[in-house]
Amino acid sequence: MNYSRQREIIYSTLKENVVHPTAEYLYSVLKEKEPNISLATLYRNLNQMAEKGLIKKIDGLESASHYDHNTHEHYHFICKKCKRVFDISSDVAPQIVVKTEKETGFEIDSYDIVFSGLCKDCFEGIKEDK
Amino acid sequence: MNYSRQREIIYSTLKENVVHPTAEYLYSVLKEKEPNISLATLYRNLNQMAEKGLIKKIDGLESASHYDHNTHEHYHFICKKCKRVFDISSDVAPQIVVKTEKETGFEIDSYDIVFSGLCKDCFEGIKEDK
DNA sequence: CTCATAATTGATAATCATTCTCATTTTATA
DNA sequence: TATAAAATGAGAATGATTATCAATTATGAG
Repeated sequence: MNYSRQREIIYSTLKENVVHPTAEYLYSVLKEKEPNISLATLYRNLNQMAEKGLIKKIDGLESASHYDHNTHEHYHFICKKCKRVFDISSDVAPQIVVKTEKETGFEIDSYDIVFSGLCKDCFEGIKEDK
Repeated sequence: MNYSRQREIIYSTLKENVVHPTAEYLYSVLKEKEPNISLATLYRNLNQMAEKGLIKKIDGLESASHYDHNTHEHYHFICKKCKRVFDISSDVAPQIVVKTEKETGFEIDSYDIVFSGLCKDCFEGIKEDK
């Protein structure tokens, strides 16, 4: 993997943003720093970095994938109402992997947990913006 | 929800198939029993039935969604090599929900766990067909 | 430093899965 | 049985992502 300015900017933008952006949202932010960047370049680099384990691709949230610079063991919660994505940490989860591997004989190299429901704000009726 | 022959056939076809088909695959099977069925009808009904809880839509496996007639608590494993989807049952999983709800104050109404890796056959080098 | 090769880019076309539209048909019910 | 609501089939439209390809940029050997 050779150096590229675009990749650097994509990675740093993803890091600076606390959220879990979709490619589309990320693109709109990137355009400000790098007006000529192509959407294809963005997707290419997100896929590359996800493959190398530099970032994480989150599927199953919405029709579009979200991307996460946090590669530590954690999961996600999407609020059905405000559509915000929250990080969830769990120390129970790793047990599932060990147990499942033992029971099935499968080699699990990754897994993901996606929760959905209402976040605290929406649950309490305190509506916030998306 | 009114009765429709097409919905009945979609549901029974999904039940008869042990696998976790994509809409595309299901469509190819359906065509034999109901040659004039429209792809739109299939998607419409799959979504409807998933909403009613009659079936389950599985995302995060591949780019296309898979559908499952098994609505009992269980999870899925997709083999990176043969792409087959396996059921995984876990009694550890429910704990995660309780714990997460307590810690976050969120109202979790659904969650999904997707494992990926190599199934036993592929892991052992016994290559089988997709 | 300079060339050759490989990697990367931007622009845009193409693809894939899914949803939408709408005129027609079917179902439920008063 | 008439009527309203629900469902259908066909195909157009959409949204997200990937593929193509010529031009640009990075890298490494000499």
